[in-house]
Amino acid sequence: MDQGLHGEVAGRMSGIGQRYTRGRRSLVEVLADTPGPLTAAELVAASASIPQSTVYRNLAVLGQAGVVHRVVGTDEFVRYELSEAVTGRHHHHLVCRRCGAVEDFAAPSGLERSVTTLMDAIGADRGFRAETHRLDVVGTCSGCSS
Amino acid sequence: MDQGLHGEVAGRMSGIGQRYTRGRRSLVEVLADTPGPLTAAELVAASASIPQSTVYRNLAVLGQAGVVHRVVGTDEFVRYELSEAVTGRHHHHLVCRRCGAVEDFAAPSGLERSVTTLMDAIGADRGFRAETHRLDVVGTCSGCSS
DNA sequence: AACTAGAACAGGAATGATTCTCATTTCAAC
DNA sequence: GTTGAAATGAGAATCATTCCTGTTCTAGTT
Repeated sequence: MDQGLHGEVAGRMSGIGQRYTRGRRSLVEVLADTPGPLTAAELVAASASIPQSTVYRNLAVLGQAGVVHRVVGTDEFVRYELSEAVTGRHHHHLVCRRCGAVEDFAAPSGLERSVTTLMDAIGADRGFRAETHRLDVVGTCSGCSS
Repeated sequence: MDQGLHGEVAGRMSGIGQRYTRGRRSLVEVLADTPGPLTAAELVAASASIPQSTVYRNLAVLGQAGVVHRVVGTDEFVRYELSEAVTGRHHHHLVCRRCGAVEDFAAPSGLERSVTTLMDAIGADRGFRAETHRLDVVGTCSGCSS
């Protein structure tokens, strides 16, 4: 398990005046162990003994700390993952329009550079302060194309 | 106003055994006249006299026909726009994380080509049938960065 | 080791965008 | 102009998410 992860998270939590409690740590561990974003329901199921209301509340707090962020796919559920600032891994998502599953993937660095250039240009052209980007590839996952 | 638009939509509707009624046409017109996706509430407000339940139901039907599609931003509202198949204009979105506003923009064709190449590669690598992509630039719009 | 004040928690109720229901109205074809 | 199916209108229902409230835990102090 990544030793620096909890230190980084603890620092961000205390930075906004919040404690890094056992329950919050357990959420972060589940997210760190999963290779893709999870729905709130999946997190509730995975963290037996943490009630739903606490899971939601802590996801909100972790979100304010910049530890966790929300991923929207094509279904009605919001998904959560550790933020790039914490994992150090910039990535994008494969979204299945059938079952709603979301999986991570990394884009080639050339493409990322093109996107960065585009973001700068948009700032200049439109007065929009571009901060980040989302690139989702939408289609049908291997499980659903049977 | 685009004369071919309604013909195209009518064809798609009858293709799935649905009528292209006055109310549905009025929704399509509002969407065609607006340079960006609209929330359901905005559509209800813009189409005075069409009740909310009908707006939602017709958006769902137009979605099945491939005429309209859903856009998710950063706030809790789903937005709707005419699909690329109907407008012929491939584009992406600028999303303000402050106010949630969504605006269209076109990416340079070189970037689009890189994304297409990437989508093909993903199909080969992972068995994911890539059908389309979403590229959103997230930041702060000019109105919100005062 | 107990005290205390504030934070976090547990459980359940409330919220609100979206979807569903069903009685009524419209439409298209005969 | 009748008829049967589809669309509409109004409101109720759904359900992921958020809020509320009383209780429990924690960190810092003596």
